[in-house]
Amino acid sequence: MDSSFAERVHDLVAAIPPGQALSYGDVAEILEAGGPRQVAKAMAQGGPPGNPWWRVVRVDGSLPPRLAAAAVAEYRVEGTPVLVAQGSRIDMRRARWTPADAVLDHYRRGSSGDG
DNA sequence: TACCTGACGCCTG
DNA sequence: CCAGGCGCCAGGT
Repeated sequence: MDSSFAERVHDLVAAIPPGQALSYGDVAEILEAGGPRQVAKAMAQGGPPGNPWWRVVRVDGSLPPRLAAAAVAEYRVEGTPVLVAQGSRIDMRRARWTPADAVLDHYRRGSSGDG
């Protein structure tokens, strides 16, 4: 589809299961497009209402201070593994989402996206 | 067309 | 671990 880069980002973000997360770089790799900065830019656009933006974090599991408080609240309700001693950053070793091959194929660029 | 921004990521010292 | 530098590339103006 002609969906914009940002739309693909938001679409993938919406597919991240509760309690799990992806880094900005992970998102770019899965989409096979752009890079972490571009993903960040897309996230900054806000995305659709209800979008679980807190499931996309820095590669070290952290988020900017302005977003951290709200994100941590979500992690508590979702049971996302966090490193409390490290400033409540997500424990990416445990929380990183590994999409199934079918999912990867669905989000790659060029994917027809029949659904 | 050129220039600027951006919720990043990796390397170097 | 901390700081500084630079690459990355999709929009918007």
